[in-house]
Amino acid sequence: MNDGSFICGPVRVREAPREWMRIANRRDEAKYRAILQAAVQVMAESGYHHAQISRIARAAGVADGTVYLYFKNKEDILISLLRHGIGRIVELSHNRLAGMRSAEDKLRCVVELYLQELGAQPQLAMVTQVNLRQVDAGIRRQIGDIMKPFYNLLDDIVMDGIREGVFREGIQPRIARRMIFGTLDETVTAWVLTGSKYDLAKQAGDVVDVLLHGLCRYQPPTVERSVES
Amino acid sequence: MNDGSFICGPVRVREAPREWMRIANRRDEAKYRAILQAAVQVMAESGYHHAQISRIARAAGVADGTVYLYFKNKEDILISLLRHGIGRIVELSHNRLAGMRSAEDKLRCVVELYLQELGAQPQLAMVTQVNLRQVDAGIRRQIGDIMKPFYNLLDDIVMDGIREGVFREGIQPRIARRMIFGTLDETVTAWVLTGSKYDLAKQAGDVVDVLLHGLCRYQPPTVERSVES
Amino acid sequence: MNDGSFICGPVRVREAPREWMRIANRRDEAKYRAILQAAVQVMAESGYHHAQISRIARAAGVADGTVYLYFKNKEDILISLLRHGIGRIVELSHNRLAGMRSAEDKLRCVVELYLQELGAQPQLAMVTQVNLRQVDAGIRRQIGDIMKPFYNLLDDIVMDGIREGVFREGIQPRIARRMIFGTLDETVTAWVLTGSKYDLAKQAGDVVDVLLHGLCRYQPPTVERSVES
Amino acid sequence: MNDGSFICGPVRVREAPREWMRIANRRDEAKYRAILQAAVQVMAESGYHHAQISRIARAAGVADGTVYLYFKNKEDILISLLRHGIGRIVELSHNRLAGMRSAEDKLRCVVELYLQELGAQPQLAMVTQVNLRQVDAGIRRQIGDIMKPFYNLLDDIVMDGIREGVFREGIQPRIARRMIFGTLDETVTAWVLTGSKYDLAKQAGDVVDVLLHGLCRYQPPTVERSVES
DNA sequence: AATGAATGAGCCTTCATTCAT
DNA sequence: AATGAATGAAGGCTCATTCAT
Repeated sequence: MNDGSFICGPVRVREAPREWMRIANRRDEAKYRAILQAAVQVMAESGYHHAQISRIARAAGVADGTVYLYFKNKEDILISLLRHGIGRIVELSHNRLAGMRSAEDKLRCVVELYLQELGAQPQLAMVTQVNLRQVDAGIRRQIGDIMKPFYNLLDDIVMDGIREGVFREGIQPRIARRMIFGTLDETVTAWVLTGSKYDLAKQAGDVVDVLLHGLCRYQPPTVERSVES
Repeated sequence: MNDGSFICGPVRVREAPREWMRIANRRDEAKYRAILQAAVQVMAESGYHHAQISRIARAAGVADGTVYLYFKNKEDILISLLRHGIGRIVELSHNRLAGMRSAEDKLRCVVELYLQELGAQPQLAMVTQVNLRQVDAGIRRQIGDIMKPFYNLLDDIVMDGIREGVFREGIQPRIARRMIFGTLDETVTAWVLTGSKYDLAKQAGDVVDVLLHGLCRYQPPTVERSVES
Repeated sequence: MNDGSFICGPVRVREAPREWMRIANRRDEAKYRAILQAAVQVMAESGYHHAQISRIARAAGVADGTVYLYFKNKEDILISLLRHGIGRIVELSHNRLAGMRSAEDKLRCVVELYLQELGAQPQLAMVTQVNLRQVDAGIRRQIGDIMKPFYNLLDDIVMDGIREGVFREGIQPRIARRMIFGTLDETVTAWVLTGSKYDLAKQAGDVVDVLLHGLCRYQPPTVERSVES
Repeated sequence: MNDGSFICGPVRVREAPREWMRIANRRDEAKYRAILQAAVQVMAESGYHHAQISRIARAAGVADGTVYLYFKNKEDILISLLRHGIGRIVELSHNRLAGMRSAEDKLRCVVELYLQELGAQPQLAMVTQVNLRQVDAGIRRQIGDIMKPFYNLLDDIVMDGIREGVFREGIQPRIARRMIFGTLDETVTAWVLTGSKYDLAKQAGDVVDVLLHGLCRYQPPTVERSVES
């Protein structure tokens, strides 16, 4: 189903796809991928706002107008990139997590996967970490929708962990999930903004460690309780 | 020294401001603040790109040109907002942290402060969390410079904690710092994007807890795994 | 090769035009001419600085953006006008001068051509004589480059004349050339600024006469001065 | 009456001078001169359009608003510069020409004076030759008014010369005058635009020579007549 | 389906001028 | 008379999107 690239083929556009869109989608998948690939290149290099459609089209070897046969508009390209990138991570995660028992292992697996995937595609990382934020408020809802499967994945891991007794009962699942995602996000962003010079995947172990065990050295039972407001 | 607003008064512009800039900046502090305040309003409402200078000017009760007596350009307004917002948090943090001994207490203090400050100013939070990301690469360097004091603050807390023996020696300070900041960032962003409906500051306790102690329940030497999927 | 208008068709833009420029330039020559023609109208009427692109576009029957498919910017339009106007004169001059022997005849030919051409197109004359001077220093270099062929033409005539013995050996070629061009320039400018009411070309004879023979009556060796104040 | 500078003091502004203007004019002549001097500096350096009033004011050591106590507007400064520059040349010319008999000598005198004066003040030359052309059409009438005395001077010389029999009867006075002025203008402009590197005044002799005797070597009587249309 | 020339809305910034002090 | 902070009009240019071919 997947050729190894993060670009898995056209995804049905949601809001009222025009007639030709469905046709086009089926027509030439290679062209669809070429445009996405070109968009990653151009956007990573110049940023979302400076990535002109004409440059993307030229890089993809198609005419400007052709881009609009495959994508609703410029934002749609960006969104599609995110959808494919995150979609692939979620998909891979589900596959690998299938046979795992411990929430700890699952978390480790997801973190490794996330950092490996983005670490292997600096340009994609640049686009999702940096360019994605440059879009306007209206689109953020869509981003949320795309991220939701990944959030759910993390939520499930956290709640499983609590249920299993591996994770502490006192933690708030949503807050924990935000810690996990926020940490991943910040880790990747820092990596991207400093030039993607080191091996991102190598940080997975330390990241997981600090997520699992926190900052504190083990404190004797008396101090162990967290102070809630 | 401060009237309680996040806008603390003109900050000396760094890179070779035009001659009159320095004079004007000092001249009418009320006007400077009015423009910043208006910018927060307009940007929070419409986003950075759709926040026209003329609307900001009108909201501030000044002419368009007057904005440029106090700010170099549109980006400078955004940067100034961040500078004031983060600057205030860093300043307050330094004051409060002065008498604290435990790194744990310090972290708790900073987290509380951060969530309190942004929680009390949803519009500012919207601007810093969302609009700030909409700018181009060139400005990111400046943002980094502004955030650096805050990063340093966190770094110091982490390293103090390790030195004191309160935090685990095994943790990587930089990764730990990214966890802390990433968690705060994600927490505030989630709050902003869902409409700032709940009390952000109330989450400080849980956030600190999960940062300090991680996800895992303390595992006594003899591990008894809870077997359940 | 030429339809009689001073607008001879697109000229290849020199300094690294955007990719599409070269293509577009060749694509629709009628549109290119229409814009230039419109620019002459509007600039002659309102002057360079008050000639808004939108007015030129409207006069040419195209959208504002279309102007930028054919010209780099507003200055480029002005430069192109000069290039075409002077280019045509230089081209015609070369053709006509080909069979001429006497430098005197050549000069007469060029002067006639110059005054005929500009005399036949008062609006173009207005633009080259008046508007062209309104641009900033940066562009003046380009103007110099365009005028150079015409200067060279005059220089050649002068030096040929000296070599042939038709012109006096004592004259400084460069100064002579400045006299010729300065006289032409002033003649056309005066004509334009007084409303282009008389027939400019009719002055060619008198202009050539005074250039060739100067102000002084020939002084026979024995001078008899007419005494009168 | 003159301190050696081309700036001879305030000249009564023509069109409806406001009340305070007359007062100001008398009030502080030094300030008036300082502004003009500053304007020459700034305009020569940056061109008319880039010469901001605030920079001129600062260079003159006065406030922006003060400039408007001495000049109607920015164009008025430029016009005043021309008025003083040309006015001085006309005045000096009248003085020197008083005792001269021969039109030839008079012309030589005026040419020398013109090239000496502007040659001694490259900045003023830059302003009158280059910046002056950058103003809009409306002002050209005023420039004409200012130049008129100088034109009249040249006209008188030409007509005297013809009457005296020194100059040829066949020449058209107005065309001759345009040759003289056009040549001077072009000579000075070329000098300014190439960086004012050589001694302009030294060219006076050659310029006069070519103006007086034209390009042609003396032709025997049969060919001497100019061909009129 | 593909093209790519044409469209035109949109906006930041400058700076000559004013006027309250 | 002098100041200089405030004014606000004005327009060149970009580029995502369209649509005739």
